[in-house]
Amino acid sequence: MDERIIFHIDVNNAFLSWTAVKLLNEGLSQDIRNIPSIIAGSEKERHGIVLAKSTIAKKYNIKTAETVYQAQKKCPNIKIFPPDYQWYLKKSQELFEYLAQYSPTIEQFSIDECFIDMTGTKYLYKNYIELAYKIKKEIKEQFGYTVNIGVANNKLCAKMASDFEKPDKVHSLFKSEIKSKLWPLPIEDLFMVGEKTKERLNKININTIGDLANCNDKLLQQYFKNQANYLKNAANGMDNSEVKIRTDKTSSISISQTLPQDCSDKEKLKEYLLIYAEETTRKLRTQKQYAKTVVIFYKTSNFKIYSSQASLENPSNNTNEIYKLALNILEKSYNNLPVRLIGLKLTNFVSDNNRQLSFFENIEQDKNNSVQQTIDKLNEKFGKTVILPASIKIINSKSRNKEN
DNA sequence: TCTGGGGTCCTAGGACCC
DNA sequence: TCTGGGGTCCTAGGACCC
Repeated sequence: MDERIIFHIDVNNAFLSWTAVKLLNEGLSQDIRNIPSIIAGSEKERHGIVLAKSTIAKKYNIKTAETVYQAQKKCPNIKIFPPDYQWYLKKSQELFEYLAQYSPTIEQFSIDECFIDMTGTKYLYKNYIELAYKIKKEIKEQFGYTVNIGVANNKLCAKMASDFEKPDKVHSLFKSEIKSKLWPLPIEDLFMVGEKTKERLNKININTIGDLANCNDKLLQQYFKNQANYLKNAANGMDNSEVKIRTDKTSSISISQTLPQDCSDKEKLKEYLLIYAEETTRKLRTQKQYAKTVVIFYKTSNFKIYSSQASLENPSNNTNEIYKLALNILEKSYNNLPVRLIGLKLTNFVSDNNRQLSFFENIEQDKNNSVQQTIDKLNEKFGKTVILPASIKIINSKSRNKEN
């Protein structure tokens, strides 16, 4: 069988690049990619972390996800720009639509990354590396920002390759290159080896990807159980997973928010839950799915997260049903301590056709659904939360005024 | 006024059933 | 009547990704 050819495409400093493009479009003469700059939320709203950084900011050792406060300490004259998620979504869609011309098998991996299976296209494109350079150049010319492209025989290696040296680069990681390109890297560079796994691997003297690839299987098995297989294979550049064409169906939907101040007012928390219930179920309805389980999660002021969940007998995507259950969970689980964040998550989905309804529920649902559809359309047309109970609208208009 | 938000997948323990 | 054990589902928590 022919070797597969997989591309991994990754937008360099995506949020920052996209904001730079937007500002240039709007007539700003300076390109914020050429100065020490970051994209970050508002400190006042307690959203002050670094979401993206320019290549120059990186030289000051500024890291994604650290606080704006820390970033400013490292670089006092850093320029800070707010995120614009609607714009990012637009740029993201535009990119993936463009890429679709090269292969029908594209897996969107995040807002700014995708895998493309190029295997079937070898009669169209003889040299895959040249093709990668062509795509990279076209993106730069058409859209005004740079990407990294990894070319390999599987997704894992393509992903590792696109991460090698940034920005604006094409890298390959074929089987014959694993020893020389992958093995020398520190173990934490391996996909899915985060902080905790790194520490545990370091403890048994595994410090590079090569160490892992060549370590004793039994030892690894003993310390990492089911994770051991993944680790060993990954370190050897082995991965059989398919490029899966994305559908809009997710397996969970959640909304959470760090509150402007810690909150221990249960009535306030209920109001947040109603907004969350409306927004999560609306998403669920667009996916034509029904949720069985509702989870409420809290973050306390010391950053500890706890959660509580309950399930419906009949899966639902109805705002009221979900909200009612959320209130039950709140009553049972909330311990009156001030919370920094509250969130709502829906999970355990079933799709339209295998949902079981009782006869009476069927009739009720039909009525409910047509009302709900009308509301959804209005909300979509005019913004997030036009139609909500009066008490909620007050909160929303307040927070909108703050933004304006 | 230092620490966002949205996902996926896994694990361990308990309940329950046979 | 001397207390096994497998399967499955649920819950809470956690690791990791972007």
